[in-house]
Amino acid sequence: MQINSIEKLLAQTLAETDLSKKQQAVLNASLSLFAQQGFEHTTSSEIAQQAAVSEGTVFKQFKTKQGILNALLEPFIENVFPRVLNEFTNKITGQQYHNFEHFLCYVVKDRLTFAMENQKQLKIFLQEIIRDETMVKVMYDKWQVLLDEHITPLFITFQKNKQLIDWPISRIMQYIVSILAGYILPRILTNSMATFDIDQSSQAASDFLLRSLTPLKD
Amino acid sequence: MQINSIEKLLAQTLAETDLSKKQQAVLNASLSLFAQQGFEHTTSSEIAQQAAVSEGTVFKQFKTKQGILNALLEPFIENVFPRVLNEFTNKITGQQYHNFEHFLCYVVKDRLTFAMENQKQLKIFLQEIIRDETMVKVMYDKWQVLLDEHITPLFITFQKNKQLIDWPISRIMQYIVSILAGYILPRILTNSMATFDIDQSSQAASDFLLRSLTPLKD
DNA sequence: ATTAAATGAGTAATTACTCACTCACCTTAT
DNA sequence: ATAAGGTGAGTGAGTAATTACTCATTTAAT
Repeated sequence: MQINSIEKLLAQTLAETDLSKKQQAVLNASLSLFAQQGFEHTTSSEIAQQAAVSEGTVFKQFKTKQGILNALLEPFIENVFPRVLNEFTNKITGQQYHNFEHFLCYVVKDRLTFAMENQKQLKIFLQEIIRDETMVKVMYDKWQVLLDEHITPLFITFQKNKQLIDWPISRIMQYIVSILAGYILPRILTNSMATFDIDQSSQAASDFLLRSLTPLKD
Repeated sequence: MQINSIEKLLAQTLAETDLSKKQQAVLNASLSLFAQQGFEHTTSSEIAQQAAVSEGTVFKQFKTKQGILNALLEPFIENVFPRVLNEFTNKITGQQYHNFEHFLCYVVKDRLTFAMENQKQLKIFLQEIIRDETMVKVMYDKWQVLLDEHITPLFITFQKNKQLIDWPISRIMQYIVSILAGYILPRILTNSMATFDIDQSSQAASDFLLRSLTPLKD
């Protein structure tokens, strides 16, 4: 019955809002239980018990079980696609010293870290997105904006500079995301994210991706 | 409210067992409903209605709702990891004319086809594996056997022949599976598997993978 | 006629959520 | 300082709705 290992997003949310101790306990307990057993298989009385709170308290703030879920997932959804990318883009387009390799290594490590720091939210997110069409649509739209407005202009300059293979941007990004997911998902499923060596993995992932995505020089 | 598009595994199961028409309808309806709404969000009365059957009939054969789920997932689990690989391995090790490129193209196309032909089972499978530790363990063990007994010896010969980069086999396979999943999962989530161009996608996937996994010749 | 399959009303259990009430703490009046 | 009054987070027994599953009975098949 350990406290949340890291779960930075939740910690941040709790710090920013001014929820009572008991309400914070409700969120904490819900996060752990939803991740462990799934949303549907977690009862309100379990949440109350785990949070050491009455069942009435569970519903005082967030009204419904779904309300608790939303409170947990909202900050995650706002942060899956790195805000950082925007900053990165701006830094880049003006100056020239950053290159695709830099960019790739940075993003890979950044997202693997994000996944590690928010395992439970990620697991709950996966459980939900697989059966909620609306959520899929929301994420897809966010993805499109990121792709069109931030990644595409950046990658086009990389391609002009012969640092990046001349493939459609969406195809390149698909591969990058696939490889990232390939490191993350198995560990989420087996609950072995704790023993994840981010430095080694992000190095390996970047190496692999660069081999394919860098144009052959001849 | 269309009939199952393809769902070959179910078709095969129905052909092999001798279930009554009504029991077959129960399986069909359950498959569609579980895939659309999720297992938990599908009620027995919905299954009965969709199958045009009384609610008692739903439980006659498979006893419980979980029983129906198992009947649907069992053939899927037995076939996610290609049986074909065994045959492929045997053909290969004796003779020499097959190479890594051959192998890769074959497997990629084969598994994309499998995913396309069994979308609904796949979606249900994903819903379940993400919250069922036992299932994860079962799949992990199957994966280990496949890796150790069939893939490793094959890949070692590819590596000896300088057709395949000298990385750990598990790492290479992780990347191959990641790329496959990257083609399949988005389409499962968006229910757009129907308009999937397997030939083009498997070609693109193989091209990408070969760029990284083939040793540099110099 | 006998067996098997199907029916659907009924049941027991679960569970998300409510609401009348408590009480610790604060503000204001005297 | 003290009493009176107010507030709102917290409580937990109770409720209404849902739903997986049963079984006595009917229907169909050979």
